[in-house]
Amino acid sequence: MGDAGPAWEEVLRRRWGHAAFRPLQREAVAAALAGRDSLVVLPTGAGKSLCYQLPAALGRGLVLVVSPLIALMDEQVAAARKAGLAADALHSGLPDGRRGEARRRLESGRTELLYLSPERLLAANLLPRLGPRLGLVAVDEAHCISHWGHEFRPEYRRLAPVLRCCPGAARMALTATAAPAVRDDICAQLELRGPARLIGHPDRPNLVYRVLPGRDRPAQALEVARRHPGAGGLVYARTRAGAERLAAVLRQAGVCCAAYHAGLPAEERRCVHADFAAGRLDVVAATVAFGMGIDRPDIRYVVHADAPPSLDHYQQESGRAGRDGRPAECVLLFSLRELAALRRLRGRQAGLCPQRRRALARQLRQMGRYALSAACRHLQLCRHAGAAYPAVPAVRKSVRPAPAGLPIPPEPARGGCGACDVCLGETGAWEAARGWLGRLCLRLWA
DNA sequence: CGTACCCGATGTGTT
Repeated sequence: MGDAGPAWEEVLRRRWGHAAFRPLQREAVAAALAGRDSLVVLPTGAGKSLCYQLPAALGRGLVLVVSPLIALMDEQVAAARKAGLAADALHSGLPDGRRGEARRRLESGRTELLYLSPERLLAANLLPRLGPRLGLVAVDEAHCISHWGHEFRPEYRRLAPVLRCCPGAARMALTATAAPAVRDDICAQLELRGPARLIGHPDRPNLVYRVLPGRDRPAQALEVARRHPGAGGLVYARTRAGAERLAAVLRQAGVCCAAYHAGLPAEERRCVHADFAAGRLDVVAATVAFGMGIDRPDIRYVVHADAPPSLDHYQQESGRAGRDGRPAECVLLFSLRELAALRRLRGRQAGLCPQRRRALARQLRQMGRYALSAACRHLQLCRHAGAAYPAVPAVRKSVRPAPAGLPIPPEPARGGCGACDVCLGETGAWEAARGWLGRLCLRLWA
């Protein structure tokens, strides 16, 4: 509003130390300052928070951020304060003194950036009182609306009524990956009004995708780990016990590895997270509890020892590999048996309306189709995310990592991406499963 | 099965 782009760039340089905007950041800032709603989908994760922190720094009213995790809020408050912002979070983990301070700063109008959970936003009935001071409401990790809002954290799907209390505030939804269905769901749930859709291309050309028939999964995970000695890696399991088993096998084999899940004491969780972030720990074997807030750039591999319940989950979790742009590997261990088991689990799950049940079954089928398909993995993931592949012809000449011990032909086998098992001609093990029998099973089981 | 908020009930050790 009145500010020219160069003025923003000056603030970006002076307070964040960045030489220039990254793709779509400027557009997101511009939308916020113009009072326009926006949906921001930026694949790498780095640089999303700037989209709402910069408007806060430019002083066009209070910026409220809805965030799913206390740890995430604390981390962001610290980062924002480093950039000189008056930032606070209100959450249950705050020491009593701190909570009072934050409240007073908010009442006095000094706060520029405020982090809240969706639960607190609804319970505290803050929005009507903040009224015209509010310039922007940002919903960070907005895919939580679709992934968590149905059964797990229902407040994520009850935000619209409180947002209506502040029609003058712009709305911004941000996430790293969101397929068209999730994007539409986010826009509908937050009642975004003609939003600017700022959507980055989802392809990650430096990632090599592989799907292997799941047999001895801990041994297979170890095999991947051994291709990357001393490197950072993630190994995902569906259950806590599975994560523990994987961690035990990897440690036994001499891999510097720890387990992570919500059943561990808070102190140990903090410790594992910090050690992995600092590189004191190479590998974490985890449930989905180890996810948001991991920003280690040099993760060289992500192994899924069990299939996740949807391609959205797979894209989100595998996308944590190779944020530094250097080659990295994503391996999915898969079997039709586990897909059938997941389907049975859905069948037993109480309190699902038929429509939701169908949606979950469809997501399972998509996961199975990805695993069994004979199409390029990059192509499939881009198509799922609603984007063309290759984005530009140059993607075909993308970096091809050559993990030791795997036969990689000098040229892509079928002129494909050169960065997935299909295009590298490695998928002999799957020929049986993906024939008519596999397709029949997929239809019956998922 | 697995993800997290929040807050009030209950327990422990201090003056």
